[in-house]
Amino acid sequence: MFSFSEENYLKAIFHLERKYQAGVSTNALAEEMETKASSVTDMIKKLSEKELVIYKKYQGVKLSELGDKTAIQVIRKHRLWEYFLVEKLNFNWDEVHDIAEQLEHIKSEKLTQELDKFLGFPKRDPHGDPIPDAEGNFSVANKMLLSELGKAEKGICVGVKDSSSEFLRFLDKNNISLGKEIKVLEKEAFDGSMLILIEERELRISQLISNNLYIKIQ
Amino acid sequence: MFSFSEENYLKAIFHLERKYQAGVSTNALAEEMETKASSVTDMIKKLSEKELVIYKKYQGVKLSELGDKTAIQVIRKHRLWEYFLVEKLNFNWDEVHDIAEQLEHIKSEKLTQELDKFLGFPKRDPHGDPIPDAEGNFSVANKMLLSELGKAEKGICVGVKDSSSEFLRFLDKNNISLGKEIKVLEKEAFDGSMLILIEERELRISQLISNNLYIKIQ
DNA sequence: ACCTATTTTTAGACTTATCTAAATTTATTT
DNA sequence: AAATAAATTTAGATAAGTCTAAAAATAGGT
Ligand SMILES: [Mn+2]
Ligand SMILES: [Mn+2]
Ligand SMILES: [Mn+2]
Ligand SMILES: [Mn+2]
Repeated sequence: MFSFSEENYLKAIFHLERKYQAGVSTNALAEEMETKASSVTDMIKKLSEKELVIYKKYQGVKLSELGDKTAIQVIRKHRLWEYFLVEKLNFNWDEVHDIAEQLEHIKSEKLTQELDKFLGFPKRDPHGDPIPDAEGNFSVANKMLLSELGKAEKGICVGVKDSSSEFLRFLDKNNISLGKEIKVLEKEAFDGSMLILIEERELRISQLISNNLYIKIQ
Repeated sequence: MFSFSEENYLKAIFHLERKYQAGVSTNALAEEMETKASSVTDMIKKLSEKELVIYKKYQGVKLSELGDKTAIQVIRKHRLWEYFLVEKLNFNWDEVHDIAEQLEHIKSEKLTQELDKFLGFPKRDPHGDPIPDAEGNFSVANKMLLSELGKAEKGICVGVKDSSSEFLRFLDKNNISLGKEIKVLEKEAFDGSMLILIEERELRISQLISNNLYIKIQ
């Protein structure tokens, strides 16, 4: 089917399309893939020949229907494996991403379906991201960033924007995890920091933190 | 660490060493890997530079201690994943090999250990082959081929030599599976076929079959 | 010991995915 | 509108893993 590299590019384009609906630029892709712009151009040409992306020179890329479908299947596998690692193999949520980066490329439709069934058809991965079903459908939750909340408002923690080990371990250390309620007690206009209430604890967090925590308001 | 291709070569050399203790020939490896002898020579040189094999031109290869250890770890992962697929994801024993060929290359020590623990530290894979433990130790069962049994002798089916889908499905169709007792009722000298008794059923099997079924005598 | 067949290695080429450096196109500023 | 800056593509190179065809080494048979 497709190579690891091709699948990784499709996934990257998929994610970047949310931010750049008009088309994903070569440089944006290069940064996301941690590679050089010239390498991106080469790969885009190949993806274009395989009809996975729509590409016109100097105009950026978009996923074709096939590219979109393929990207979603890779993301489905990535998130199912992350769920498996956390729920069945006792991994912490900060340890699973790199292993899922490998597992997402295993080619077997049946494996994916059986894994999904074995896990009980989970709807969200350990970081709160939706897991597409076999048909590629997934619900986009109406979440917002904690930083968007005003004083005295509250919400339930439902996901992370930054899912780096560093950030996740910071959250662990401060006992912040998905499902918990957070109330904004104070908001400092000067630096954007806020004082929050979580499980009867008061905690001061910087804007960098509140900018990377998704919450849902009731 | 090592590439998929390097790991596959190490595994192939490991298996062939059981048959050719004096050293594995280039041609034997080429056949096992379904590739050309010239490609094998190229790869052997690379493995030799990485000190994974002992190689002298025209003399065949042997695994070094490091190569042996590495091969066993790949085999450990292969067999653990096969066990997982059969025991947890409802795969049949004839469907797991190709997927395990992919999964065996996933790099994560912790994943392997946790998977092993999750599965309850199984000792044998679905085809009766031993699963090496974390240190690379595994027990070589004192099994023999069914074809070596004489008339009126019996044994318990403990493994398959040929683990192709075709053979395994043949066994399924005839209700032959690991753990069952087989007694030789008759042995035909002319073509090596035998009449066996398995679960009160009488069955005539060709020598090709009895040559690929391992049994253990009590 | 020599000739021949077989095995193994070497030489040179190809593909995939990447890179650097240079050329080209597009965007921005004066 | 021209000049400059930034983004993008092209040209040419490299490494991994494979191939075909040719050369070299080994093994067998007389
Ligand atoms: Mn992830
Ligand atoms: Mn990946
Ligand atoms: Mn197998
Ligand atoms: Mn393999």
